Amino acid sequence: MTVISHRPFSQQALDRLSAAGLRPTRQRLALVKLLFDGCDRHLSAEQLHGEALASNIRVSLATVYNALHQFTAAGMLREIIVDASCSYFDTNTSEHHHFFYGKSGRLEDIPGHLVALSKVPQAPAGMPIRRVDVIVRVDG
Amino acid sequence: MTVISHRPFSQQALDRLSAAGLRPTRQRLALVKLLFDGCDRHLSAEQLHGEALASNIRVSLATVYNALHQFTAAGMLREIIVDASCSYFDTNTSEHHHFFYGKSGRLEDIPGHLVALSKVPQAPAGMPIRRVDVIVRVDG
DNA sequence: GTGATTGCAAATCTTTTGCACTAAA
DNA sequence: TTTAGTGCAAAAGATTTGCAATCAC
Repeated sequence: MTVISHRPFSQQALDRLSAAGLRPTRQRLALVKLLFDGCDRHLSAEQLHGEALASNIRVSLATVYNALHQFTAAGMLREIIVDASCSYFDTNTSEHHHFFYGKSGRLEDIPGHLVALSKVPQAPAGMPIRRVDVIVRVDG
Repeated sequence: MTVISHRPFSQQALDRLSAAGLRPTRQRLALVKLLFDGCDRHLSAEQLHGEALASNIRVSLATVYNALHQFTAAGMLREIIVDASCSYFDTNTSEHHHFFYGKSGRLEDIPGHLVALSKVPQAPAGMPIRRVDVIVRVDG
């Protein structure tokens, strides 16, 4: 006879949080599930908060901001700045770049191998390059 | 006998404004002079306002914002977004990219020929690429 | 229990806006 | 004149912060 699980969160979410050294609180578990359950996503804090509320997850916007920054510090997310009006968080942390659709504010991955920088200048001595962002800005 | 000019602004500034179809007001003339008199610059609105005050130019921050956006719309400046905390305006509008020093918030030009994108993917049909930004993020 | 986490509301920071006043054409 | 431009103070929007209440360990 099989035991059917009724846990309100996934084992995967638990594992991710414990790997990051973050306590598996109800809010963090739910946010991790929203962020990482499907395919890669680009979300603002406001958007994620909206999704949480729509899924009947009671969480404050301040907590969403905290969680997004903690997840980013833990390497689970990558913060993308393309627009002065708000930050986006990308669930895809591998090497890749972005299309940004200015009119709609939508962000879309460009697989890393579709953009190649054939030359990148050296940074001044003793200053390692932390990251190179390529943003292809498109109307629409 | 030579007539010595005592105009408080340059002919160059006047020309730039008239080319852009903007009235040569005292404030705009002074801001153009600050922006374009020396070498290429990367400034935030706050910084330019500070420089204006330091040069005894009475101008409000709101007017600085207005002017920066008008200059950008006229193609005299390029707005660069690298940081959530504020926008920078670049007096160099030619094809080039940037180093961004995260700790100090400083922005530095990389001449266009020192970065080469060997491949850039097509944007979806009917959506011309407006601009490609490459930001090399460095600590310091 | 004890310290981490949360929620709320207030604070902060950059940028924009409304409107009476001033200046350019 | 007539319309554009300016300054100020208030508003707006995103994000952060302080602190008491709550939760994980």
